[in-house]
Amino acid sequence: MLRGEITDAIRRAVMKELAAVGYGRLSIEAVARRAGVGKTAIYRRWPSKLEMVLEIVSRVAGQSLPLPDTGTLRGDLEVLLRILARALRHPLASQIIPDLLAEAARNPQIALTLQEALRANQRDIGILLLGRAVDRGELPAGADPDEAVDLIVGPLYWRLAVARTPLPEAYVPRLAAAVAAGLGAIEPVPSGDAVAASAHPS
Amino acid sequence: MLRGEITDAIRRAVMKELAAVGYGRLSIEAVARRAGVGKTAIYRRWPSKLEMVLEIVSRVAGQSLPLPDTGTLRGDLEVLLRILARALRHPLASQIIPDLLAEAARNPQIALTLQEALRANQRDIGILLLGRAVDRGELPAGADPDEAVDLIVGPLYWRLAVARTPLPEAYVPRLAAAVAAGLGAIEPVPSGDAVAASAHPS
DNA sequence: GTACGTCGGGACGCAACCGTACCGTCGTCG
DNA sequence: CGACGACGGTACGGTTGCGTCCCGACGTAC
Repeated sequence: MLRGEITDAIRRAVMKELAAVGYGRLSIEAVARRAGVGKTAIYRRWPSKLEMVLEIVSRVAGQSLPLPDTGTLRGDLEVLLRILARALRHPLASQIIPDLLAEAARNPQIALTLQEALRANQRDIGILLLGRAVDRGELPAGADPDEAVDLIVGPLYWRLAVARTPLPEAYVPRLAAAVAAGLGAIEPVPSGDAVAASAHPS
Repeated sequence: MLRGEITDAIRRAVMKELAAVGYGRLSIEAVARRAGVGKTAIYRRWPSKLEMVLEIVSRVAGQSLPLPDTGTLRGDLEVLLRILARALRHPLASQIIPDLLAEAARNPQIALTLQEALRANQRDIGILLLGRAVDRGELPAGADPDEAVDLIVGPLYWRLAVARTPLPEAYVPRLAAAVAAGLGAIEPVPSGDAVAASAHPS
């Protein structure tokens, strides 16, 4: 019978350690030290550093977020971007997410897990958001959902996770307006080539 | 008299090693091994791993790219995005850039260097591009250049460096059109708050 | 109240790197 | 053509982390 409090302490320590030194330098000893725990307690729960991180991260990232219908594309975008901004400003998340994404370029296991936990989720939200806008007549049908997601998530991710520039007061509403305009200008895909091509992400 | 061929071999080895294992795991021994060189040759040139990487990376990233004036905002965007896409598809760059950006969140030295080498450059290009469009009457004046850069670079960076989804044939032109529309919808900053706030990036 | 299993802690041998020092070799400047 | 210096290679002691094992101490379920 593993004690849950210990498991939680380890989980917290892994997150902090991930933020502090990154996946590449993460060591079991450091996690145990930070959690105030013997290495034994960790090896009793996970067979390796990789599986430990994957389990812990996907548990945190896996939770799907409900997206309320505000009645307009721009309103929906603003809500979504605000949620994203809050997540990306979290000090732990803003360190861990870029680190794991960079590591995912090297490690197929990590790539797959993040794919399932994060991007699949986002893609669903993107499709939902686009579908609503099309139903309302705000957008023409036929746009590639992947391209739409790029347009929606890209700027804010760049701002917060890459450039790391602070957000001015009215940034999110302005961005929502600009993104809405951009979405309106996406031309429909010729036949189905983009969808077919992007159905097999590497 | 240090031999230049040796220096070049080390530089190449550092780039490959950075791509393969990332900055966190980069070891001098591995670089020397890959370059077919003694550790001495490396320590003779740089005092530490950090300074070595900074010098090598900023030398590569520091070169500014000329941006031809195509006569239209959309045309300028398409050229710029195409250049960006080519850079981000380079196998070494696509591994090294996200890795160093993630590391920059932890290491102020790296953050500063990347800031100077990459983002300052981009910001200048963004200002240039916006200025031209305003002169042509394609865009209203008063938009925050930082927000514009987010909108321009974000989607493509997300697509190529984060999601790592392959680009369909006509993606770049479509994205250029959407971004142009988005730029047109950016509302001018009230007074100067966003500029003032973003003048002190962390 | 007893027996079992997890707990923290410590020790193990092994491997990788660190940064430095010292070789004998070889290219190059003067 | 001689001397200087950078070269690759090797070895050094020290540190860190690996994954495993064993210990005595709790604490909990029965």
